[in-house]
Amino acid sequence: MARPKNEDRRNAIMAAATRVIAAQGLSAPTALIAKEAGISNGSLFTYFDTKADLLNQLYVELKTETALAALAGIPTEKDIRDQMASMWSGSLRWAVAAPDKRRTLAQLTVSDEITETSRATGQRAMAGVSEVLARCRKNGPMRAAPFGLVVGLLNAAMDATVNFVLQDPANAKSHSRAGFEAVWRMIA
Amino acid sequence: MARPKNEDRRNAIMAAATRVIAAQGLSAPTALIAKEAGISNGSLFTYFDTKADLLNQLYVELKTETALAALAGIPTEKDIRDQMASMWSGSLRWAVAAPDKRRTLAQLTVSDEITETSRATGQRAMAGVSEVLARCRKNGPMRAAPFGLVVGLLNAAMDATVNFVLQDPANAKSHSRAGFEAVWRMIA
Amino acid sequence: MARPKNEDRRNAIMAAATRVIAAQGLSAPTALIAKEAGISNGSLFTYFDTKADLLNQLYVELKTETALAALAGIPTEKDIRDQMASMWSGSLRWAVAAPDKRRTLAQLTVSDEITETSRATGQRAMAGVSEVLARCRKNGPMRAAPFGLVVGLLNAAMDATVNFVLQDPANAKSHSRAGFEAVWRMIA
Amino acid sequence: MARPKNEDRRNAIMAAATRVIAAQGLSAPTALIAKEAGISNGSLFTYFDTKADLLNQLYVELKTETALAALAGIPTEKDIRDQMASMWSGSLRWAVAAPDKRRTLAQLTVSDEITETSRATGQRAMAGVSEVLARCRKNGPMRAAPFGLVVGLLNAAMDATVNFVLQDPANAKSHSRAGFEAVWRMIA
DNA sequence: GATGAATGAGTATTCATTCAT
DNA sequence: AATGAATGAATACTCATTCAT
Repeated sequence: MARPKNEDRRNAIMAAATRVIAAQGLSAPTALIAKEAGISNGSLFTYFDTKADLLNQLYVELKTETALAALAGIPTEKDIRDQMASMWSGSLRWAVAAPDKRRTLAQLTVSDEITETSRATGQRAMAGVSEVLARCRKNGPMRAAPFGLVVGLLNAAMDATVNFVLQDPANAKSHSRAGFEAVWRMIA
Repeated sequence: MARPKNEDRRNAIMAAATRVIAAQGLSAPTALIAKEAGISNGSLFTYFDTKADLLNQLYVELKTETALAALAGIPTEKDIRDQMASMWSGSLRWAVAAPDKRRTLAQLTVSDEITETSRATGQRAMAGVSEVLARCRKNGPMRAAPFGLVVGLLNAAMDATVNFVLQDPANAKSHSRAGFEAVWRMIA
Repeated sequence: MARPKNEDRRNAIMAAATRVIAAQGLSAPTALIAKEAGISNGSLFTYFDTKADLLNQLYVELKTETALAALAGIPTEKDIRDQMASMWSGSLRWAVAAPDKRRTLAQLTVSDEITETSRATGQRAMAGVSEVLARCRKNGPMRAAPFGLVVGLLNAAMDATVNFVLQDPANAKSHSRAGFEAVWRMIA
Repeated sequence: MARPKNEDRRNAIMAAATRVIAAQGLSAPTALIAKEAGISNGSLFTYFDTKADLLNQLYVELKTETALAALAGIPTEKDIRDQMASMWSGSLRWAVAAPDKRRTLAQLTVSDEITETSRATGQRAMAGVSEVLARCRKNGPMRAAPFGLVVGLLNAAMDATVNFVLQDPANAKSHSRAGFEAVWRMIA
């Protein structure tokens, strides 16, 4: 059946799920998500086979959006530090603008419901990000470290920075810069 | 006093909860935890008023254990780099030795069931860790950054490193060193 | 609208509850009521939010039925004694014909679950009965007594008579007459 | 084992049960009754085999007390109307002074837990009351009615009157008189 | 006897999923 | 395809009763 006709409804469910899960956690009832999406509880299951299916698709979608936000407007003509800086601030801007998405993605990331397949797809969506990162560290002190470790450190640093910016949005700019500098020292 | 409430049993419940939650997530039935602890399902509730109560106590306990692991055997007479290195490897050793505890703590950390009070208690348990960290960054590039951000970055880096070491334990030593050096560059 | 909520089912639940509560008391499990009504245990809660909700609605319904039974076929054109006699025998006939309803109503009446709102609604349903009673006592020895006391005495007498008739149905007629005469002496 | 040594404790349990049941209904936990009685939950069961046993004994005790209150100070030398009046006001005084006992007895009376044996014992305790009543109606209009019906009517009238007096204690005297006169007209 | 922890059957309610309309 | 009622398995928590101390 490929994709059901009505893409709008699917998106409405995704958006509703994001909001509801951000507020109530992963145990939020599908009936509530459906209601929030303006459809009947039964209809939800014509778009997603099971709740787990919905969660997995949501995970991949949010992960992909994260990657897009990081890469949007990246100045490919400039040097790698500028590219990395662009990625950093793009990610931060997105995270701050859509805290529900971030919060929901965080919950999904630690959930048992998310399959290895979904996680792999998520990784693939992040390929562009990885590529920039790879060039950053090429001549730096972590050039010999396993790449996975470097990715993990970057993600973790980004998470920490976003958390902090969300807590104190007034000084977003300076926190962002501090985070970036720290990361840059770490890998480049 | 007739069969006094037994500390061993309480601990057995805590241990069972840690194991079961690591395997099944926070939605694991209390009945399963009780069974795993070798007691009746009703008995669980003589030690913990509610499931949320159990989760909160478990959170505080695991958080405290984390702090103890970081600080155990720290060479206070040596310089701050050595102290930080000791903290780093102590944490890592504990995390690798007790992956269930780490996994469960991670789930609890993002759960809605954990109260602000519990989180505050957890923070307090980490005071010693914070202190070492504060001395690390005193003269470094992050001396002016908000301390909360520095803590966040450290925790995040530790998480990333632990995750990586758990995936590839054979090279634990070298991953640990790589992580530590990265962190040190970042803050000191 | 897809299988609309079915009035018959609601009635089936009410009837089942009446039967089951008459037999087992108010602590009868909802699952048993559901089974007796021929529906699944979960379905009961699509018709009633909680068990207490079911009990309250049942109370109002039975109280209303009681009033209807008392007033049905009352000879408004005849004198007040005849009207009172009709009310008396109508009530008695109903109570004897539906002992489960009476028994269940008695249990509900003394239950803590029944709200003041429900009790007030029940009172209102009895308005017609009160009116006849008021005319009975207008010129009698209790004309100066508080009306609430008169109502209480009447209800109590009715209860006593019904209890007695149920124990010895063979002589229902004569017991009914004896009860009526006693009441009449009391108030008219 | 006849009666356990410590009569005081047994009485404390009875008193506690009366209070707790008046407040919470028959589903009140035995543990709460025990606590209110100042003993451990386990101890309750050395005085009463089961909860049902406690309820039955309480029923008989309260019923007996009711009878005693009715008969206390009855002027056996005076005529039957005065004796009846004494019984009436004695009952009323007791009911008003100990509303918990009355309320609890009402609950027990409609409970399924009370055995036929207990009910029979309760009846026997009321023998003295019945005797006075029998003499009242001997020459009255109900002389031919079944005695059980007369008893039922009297009890019911008493209940109604007590309920009313409890609601409006300021005019207890006049309500009591009104109730008595009504009853007297009914049977004598 | 007294204590209170241990037991485990019992119960209202929730919720993912199905299916009649 | 949409709806929302129907289903019944699942689960936290309660409580009468037992029993180790």
